[in-house]
Amino acid sequence: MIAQGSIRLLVVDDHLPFRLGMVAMLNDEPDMRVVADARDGMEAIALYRTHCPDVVLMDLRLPGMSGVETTLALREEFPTCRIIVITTFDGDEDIYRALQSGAQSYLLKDMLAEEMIGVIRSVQAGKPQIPAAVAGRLAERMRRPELTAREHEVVHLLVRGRSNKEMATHLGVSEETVKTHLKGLFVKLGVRDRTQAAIYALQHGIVHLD
Amino acid sequence: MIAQGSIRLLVVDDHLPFRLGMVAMLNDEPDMRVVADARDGMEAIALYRTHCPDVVLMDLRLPGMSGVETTLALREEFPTCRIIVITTFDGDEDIYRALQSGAQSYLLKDMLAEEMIGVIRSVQAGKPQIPAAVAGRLAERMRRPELTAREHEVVHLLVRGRSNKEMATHLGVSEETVKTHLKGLFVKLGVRDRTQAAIYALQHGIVHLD
DNA sequence: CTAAAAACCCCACGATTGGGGAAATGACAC
DNA sequence: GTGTCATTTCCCCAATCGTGGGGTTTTTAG
Repeated sequence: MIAQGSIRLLVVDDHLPFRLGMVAMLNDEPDMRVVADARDGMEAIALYRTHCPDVVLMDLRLPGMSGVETTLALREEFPTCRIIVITTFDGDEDIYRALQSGAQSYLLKDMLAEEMIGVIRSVQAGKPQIPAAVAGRLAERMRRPELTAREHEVVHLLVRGRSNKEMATHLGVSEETVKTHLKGLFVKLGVRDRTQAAIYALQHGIVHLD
Repeated sequence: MIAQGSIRLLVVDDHLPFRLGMVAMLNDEPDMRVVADARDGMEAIALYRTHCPDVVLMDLRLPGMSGVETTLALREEFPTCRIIVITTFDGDEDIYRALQSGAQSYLLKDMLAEEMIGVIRSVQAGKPQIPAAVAGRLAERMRRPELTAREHEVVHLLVRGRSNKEMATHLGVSEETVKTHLKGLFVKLGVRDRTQAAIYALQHGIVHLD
C-alpha cells in the first residue's frame, strides 16, 4: 500500500533530460508518482485520456501546439483537470495568459525542488499557491492597461520589423490610423518609440519571436 | 571492471530537474559516468579541480558567471579540458562565441538522446562532431561580416532603446558618428532600420536582454 | 434608447531617422 | 612607407516617425 494518497502526475516537455529529471525528482517524493510523460501537446492530451492524472506539469514552448493551446484543449475536455505550467519564460504576459487559459499555478525551471513540490501539493489540495516571484510579475501585468485587438496586431507587426506603411497595407487601413494605434501602444507600454515598444513586447512576452 | 574506458562527466546547469535528467540519461550509458554536477560557474570550476572530468556539459545561461565566461576560465586553467555547451539558445552568435571561447561542440536541449550521447563520445575521442542543425547556424554566422567594437556598443545601446542623441552622449561622440555606426550596422545585418536591427540582434544572440 | 466609453480614423507639423557621399586621424600589418 | 581598417566628423536631403489636435463609428452600460 504505497500510494494511498498518492498524487499521479503527467509531465509535458519537449526536452528529454528535463522530463527524465522531473520524473526522478518527483518519484523521489513518497506521495507522488509520474504516471506518464509527453513531448508535445497531442501526446499530452492522449496520455491524459488514458491515465487521468491528478496534476499536469506543462512546458509553454512545445513543438506543434503550444503549452497554452494544450492547456485550453485539456480544460475544455476535462474542466476539472489541474495544470501547473513550468517553464523558463518569466514574461508577465506569459504568466497571465497561462493562468487565464486555465492553469492553476506557474513555476520557473530554476526554482528549488521544495518550492516545486510544495506548489504541486497545494494544487492537488485544491488550494493553488503562486510563487512570490511569479506573483510579482503577475502584478506587473495587472498594472498594464489591456491592449486592444488592433494594438495587438500592430505590436505583432512591429516586432516583425514592419514600417507604418507596411502595417497600413497589411491591415487595410491608412498609415495615419496605424500611427494612432502606435500612439496608444506607446502610452500603455510606457515607452516613447517603436524600438522601445518592440523590445518591451519581447521582454514581457506580449509577442514571441518565431 | 566496469569503467575501463569510462567517460567521466561534469554537468553544469542551474535547473535542478535538468541536472537530474542528464545524470539519469548519461549514467544509463555503460561507458559514461557523471562524477559531479554544478549549478553555477564558480561551483563548476571548483568541481573540475577536484574531479578532473573528461568532458564538461555546460549550459550558457547561469547565475553569476555565464557559460562562456566559465568556459574561458576553465580553458585558461586547464587548456586541454573538453567542454560541450548544451543550451536552448540557438542564435548563431551564441554558437560562434561558445566555440570561440573553447567549447568543442554545441548541443540543443531538445535534441535526441542518441545525438547527445554520440557527440559526447566523439568529443572524448578527440574528434568533436557538430550537429548538422548547429553547423547550419554557424554557417549563417560566418556569412555575416564582423562587427567593430563601436558597432557592438551601438547595437547594445540600441537594444536598450536609446536614441541617437542618447547614444552620442553615452559614447562621448557626436550624433553624426552614431549615425555612421548605425549605417554600417544596418548594412552588415542586412536590415533597413533600427527596430529591425534590434530584433535581429536579439534573434541571433548578438545582444541578450538583461 | 440613449449616453458614455471605447475603438477607430484622419490632418498637419516638427523631430528623428536613414541614405548618399566625403574626408581626416590613428593604429597596425606588410 | 604604403595600404588597410576603424573611428570620427561633417554635409545635404529625403523619408519616416512621433505628437498635437480633431473627428467618426462601434460597443457597452444603464
